[in-house]
Amino acid sequence: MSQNIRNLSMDPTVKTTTLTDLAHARLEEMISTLLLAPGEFLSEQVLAETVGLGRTPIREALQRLAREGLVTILPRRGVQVTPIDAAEQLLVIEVRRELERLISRNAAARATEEQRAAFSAIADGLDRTGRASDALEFLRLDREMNLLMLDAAHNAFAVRTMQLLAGLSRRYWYQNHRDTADLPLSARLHAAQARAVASGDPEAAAAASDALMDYVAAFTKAAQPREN
Amino acid sequence: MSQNIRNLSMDPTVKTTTLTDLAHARLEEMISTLLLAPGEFLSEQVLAETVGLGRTPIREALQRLAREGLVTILPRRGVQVTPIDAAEQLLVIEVRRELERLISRNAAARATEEQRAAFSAIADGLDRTGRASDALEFLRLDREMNLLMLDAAHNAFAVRTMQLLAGLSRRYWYQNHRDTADLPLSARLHAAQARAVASGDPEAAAAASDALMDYVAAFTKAAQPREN
DNA sequence: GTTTGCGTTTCTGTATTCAAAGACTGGTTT
DNA sequence: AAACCAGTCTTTGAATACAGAAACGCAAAC
Repeated sequence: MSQNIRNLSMDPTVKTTTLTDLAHARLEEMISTLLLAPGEFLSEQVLAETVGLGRTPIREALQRLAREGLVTILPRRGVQVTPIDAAEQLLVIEVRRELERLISRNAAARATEEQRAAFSAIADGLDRTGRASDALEFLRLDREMNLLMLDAAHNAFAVRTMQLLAGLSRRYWYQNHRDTADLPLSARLHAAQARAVASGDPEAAAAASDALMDYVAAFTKAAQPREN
Repeated sequence: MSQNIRNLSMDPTVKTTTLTDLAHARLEEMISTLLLAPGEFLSEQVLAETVGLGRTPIREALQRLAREGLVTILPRRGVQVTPIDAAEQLLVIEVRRELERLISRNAAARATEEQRAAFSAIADGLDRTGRASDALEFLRLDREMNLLMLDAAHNAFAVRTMQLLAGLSRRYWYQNHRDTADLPLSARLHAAQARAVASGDPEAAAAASDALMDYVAAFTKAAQPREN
């Protein structure tokens, strides 16, 4: 089964759980679940104590989060959880639309047979969760599909770039999905994209991606008045 | 009750010259001018001494550079200047093509009158340098046009993302431009893009961007055998 | 009552210290 | 002669120490 050994990069045993990664994961979750409120000011010291780590990993994690736009570093003054701004969010989506289309198109063109089968399975699952309005299962499948997509697209840079934008999107979704999201529609659109990728038709996959992003943009605009 | 001057400090003169920024700039230049050779192994200690700073700013700069793909951090082992890989470079261009098109289109749609005038001036300058094969002036105008484009596109996220990919592209160009680049053609294509933006026609600007990226891709492929 | 100036405090930015994980070397064993 | 083992050395990952800068508070002055 292990036919696909990682090539030249000699990392067979990279068990790299650095504390910086951990801090980053913790903080990103706290921010995107609004446990750390948008606009709130943070101090490295306090964060270090609450997370139970030293200042160094916290600081490095904050710099990564700043790159992702989740926090804003005010030089010599401190760190602020970036306020939620629907207008900015639309700019994020503007960029995501292009990258998602690229990834979707590439995945359709480059996916292996196993990956196509996996996409089909996910599409079926999404249809079920859409009819049942099973939010938890939907989120699980969404995550799985994302990973599969990034893997199938075979472009590490596109992946890295997408991940840079994912955080802000996640937080916005989390804040507004209860009131504004249309889960059945979203599930249908995701399923359509998965099927297009599975079928290996790049242009269909690109179109499906655009349709999905249209929905995301509409969702963002619909939630706009609720802004913080 | 009193004035809440909390974050009212919209200082346009924020002297944000942190040593980390300085280290990042120095190291990026050293890497993209091949002063630090691709594949070379580095140690934070040595870099700190050669640059004349402590390990902390060097370390933070290295993490940024790793994000940009210019160095690879091998956990617990050290830092390696990422070897130049033409195949990877084509993936970078794949992503850049999408982002450049977006930025070009937006700039055409959103630029102010002053910015359009500036684009026209740059286009004229580029035509001159193309005919004269003035590489230095070409580089200056290219940089100027880039900044103007990012400014006119009004999308901070697209900008940030592009900058993430710029380093690798710069290094590749630096390594190969003497032998492979066609300056007059490149200048013509840049000028065409600038004129399209200036004219305010988004689709023309997008097409011009695609044409330019076609050239960049061809350049990358042409240089491929010279790879390290 | 509002403002201004000075001392205090807290915080970031940076250097230094500490610990542990690999890499390396030299010698011994098979 | 090759392989292996132990001890040393180098290097990162992380915590802590330190210095300077910005904010805060209080009091005095207008």
